[in-house]
Amino acid sequence: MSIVQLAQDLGLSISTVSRALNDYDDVAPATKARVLKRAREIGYRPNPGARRLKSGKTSMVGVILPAATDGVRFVDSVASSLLGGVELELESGGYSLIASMQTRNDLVRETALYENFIKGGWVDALLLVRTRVSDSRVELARAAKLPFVTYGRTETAEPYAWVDTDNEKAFYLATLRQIDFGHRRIALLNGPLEYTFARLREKGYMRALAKNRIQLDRLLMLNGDLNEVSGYALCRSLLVSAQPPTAIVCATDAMAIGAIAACRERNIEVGGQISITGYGNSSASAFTNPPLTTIDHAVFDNGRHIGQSLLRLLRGEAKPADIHYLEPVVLVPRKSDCPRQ
Amino acid sequence: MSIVQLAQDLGLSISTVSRALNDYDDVAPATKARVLKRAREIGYRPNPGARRLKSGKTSMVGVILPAATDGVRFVDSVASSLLGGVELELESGGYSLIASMQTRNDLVRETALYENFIKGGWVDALLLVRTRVSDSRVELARAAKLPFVTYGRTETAEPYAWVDTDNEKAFYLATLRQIDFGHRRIALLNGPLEYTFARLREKGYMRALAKNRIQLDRLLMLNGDLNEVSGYALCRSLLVSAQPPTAIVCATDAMAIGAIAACRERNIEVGGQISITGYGNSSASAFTNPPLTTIDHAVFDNGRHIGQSLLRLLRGEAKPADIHYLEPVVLVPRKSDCPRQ
DNA sequence: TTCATTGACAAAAACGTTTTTGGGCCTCTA
DNA sequence: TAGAGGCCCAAAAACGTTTTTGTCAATGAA
Repeated sequence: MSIVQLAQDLGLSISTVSRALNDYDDVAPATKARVLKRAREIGYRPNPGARRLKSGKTSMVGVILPAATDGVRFVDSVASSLLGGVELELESGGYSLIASMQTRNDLVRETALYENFIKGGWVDALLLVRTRVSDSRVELARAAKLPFVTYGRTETAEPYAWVDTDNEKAFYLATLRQIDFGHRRIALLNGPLEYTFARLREKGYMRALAKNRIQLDRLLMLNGDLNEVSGYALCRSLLVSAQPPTAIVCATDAMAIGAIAACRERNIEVGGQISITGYGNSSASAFTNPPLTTIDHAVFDNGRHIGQSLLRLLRGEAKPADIHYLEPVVLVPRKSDCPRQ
Repeated sequence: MSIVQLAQDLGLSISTVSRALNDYDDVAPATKARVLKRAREIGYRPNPGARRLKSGKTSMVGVILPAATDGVRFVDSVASSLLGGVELELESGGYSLIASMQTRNDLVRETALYENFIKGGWVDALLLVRTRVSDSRVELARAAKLPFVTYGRTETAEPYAWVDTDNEKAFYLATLRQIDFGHRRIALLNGPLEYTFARLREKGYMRALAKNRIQLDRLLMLNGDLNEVSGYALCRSLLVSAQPPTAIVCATDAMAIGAIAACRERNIEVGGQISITGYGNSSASAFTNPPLTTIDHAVFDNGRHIGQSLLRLLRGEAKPADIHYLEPVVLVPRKSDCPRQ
């Protein structure tokens, strides 16, 4: 079922068929149509290996899904929506997204994995997710001259293409809302500070406090995993401390769910005696008790922006420096936060 | 950085280098070692396109992640753990897992997607997830003579390789526990019956009832999406019905969380007035109010079994008919279910 | 001694495309 | 009518491997 047979079948040369298929403009429109039609009929598909060998292009964009801290779950619902959006756009541009996964979390293995992926010639472009403040993957991709887009920002000398949600704004808004509610002791349950998003959230939190001349209390700024267990543990430690907070803003809905459980355990009424907010507007967040005030950000749209950006980069329509997109966030008020008692 | 340069560098022929790299036994051990060493030093990586073109092997296993019913989220936490396990095993066998995604859910698009994936020669084997009772993907893979393993069973004439969790047992156990608690009107909030897992769960539910000579009430068997919204809506409809159930077994933890919210809304105490169970032992399930009684199944281990099975198939060490693995389940008792009042 | 066997390597032919180069034919202009 | 310039198409050379076939020396048996 090769191009040779198709050419013979059509009574044309191989090269003409190839060029018809690839939409070159020195083949007659009629011939082009005839080739396309026959190719469809005969069920011809160009051999990806051969195409790739000759042209050096794989027509694939790669992403490596990071291992979660528990070593098992590495795709969360955020990644799902995001990749859906990316795929949707790439598909329309003739590319497809392939995801590989990282099974371990240490930097040595990560570097080896990316080296292999990047230098192995598997993909034409890269999507880098869960960026760190200092992220070696960026240099790796740059060194290989592989176009890439990051989801989340990083610190690096050269300009690079990024798409991000407005993490800082999100936590500025959430914190401000607590301040407006009269809270002064507001805790931040954040992710590990090596990740840029955690830094930005911290920044938003601090900006809201500073704007209202509230003294920063480092004891109220805690970092941990982004899951329920961690949220529970951190909240618990806050509640038993000498001066517990009256409000807690959490880095994820999962953390908030854990925090709510910790409060319930101590008979502290969430949305009454204590104020708690999440982030992400997960499907569960509307069904917690009480329903969770959270931040909605359009992950799917972010994915679409990433896909479009990758396409522009691949087509040479844009330089990395041109691609910066900050997705707005919106606070979703529900019942888990409340005025200070 | 091709094999030609490596050969020149070593003063050997291309073929000898190639065969040394591929561990043929007609190249002297000393030469083999020398080639391997130099290849590493020089950072040589065989061009995947060329290798693929010549050998016809891609050394990749593919999986297509299904679109969720909402059209956006197509990877849930189950998929995450599962694929992690698969990847871990495949990696050790020199294969890698690539995931593509389905952005739309209709059968026509799905078939086109799989056709392209299967006949396009992208992968050496396939993992089929979220199997339906009647599943065209199986025939597609078989027709293309592509080795495949399904996660979940299906109805088909020929034997095929499958790995599954014991869905029937899970719901037999959950239902039996409610019966032992004295419940007689037990509802089943299930997924769409086109999926095999939903059929099997129904079967387990019905078996438990039959064993205890409890009359089946079709009005108590509801089907919907596997998320919170659906669980909420279905539970609500049950609560306002003429004869509400006293216990509800749910197909997922997310559905159970929705169901709990529906009960709370009507001031029905879950784990007191009404009994609710979930499935999946999700990270949130221990932190709901009350903590959710649920079914734990080792998804990651399932993934590892799948990976091993794929490897055996690819190496010709086993036939599809030899590969059947049913992962046991265990009930995790918490506080959301209770004796009948 | 002679001739087959074996061990270690080399030569060369693919694999199925893309792309460069080139050539024939027709039309148009001078 | 001759030459120029478009338009279509064909020939052929890659791309970097794998694999079949072949070569040559050393070894073994008869």
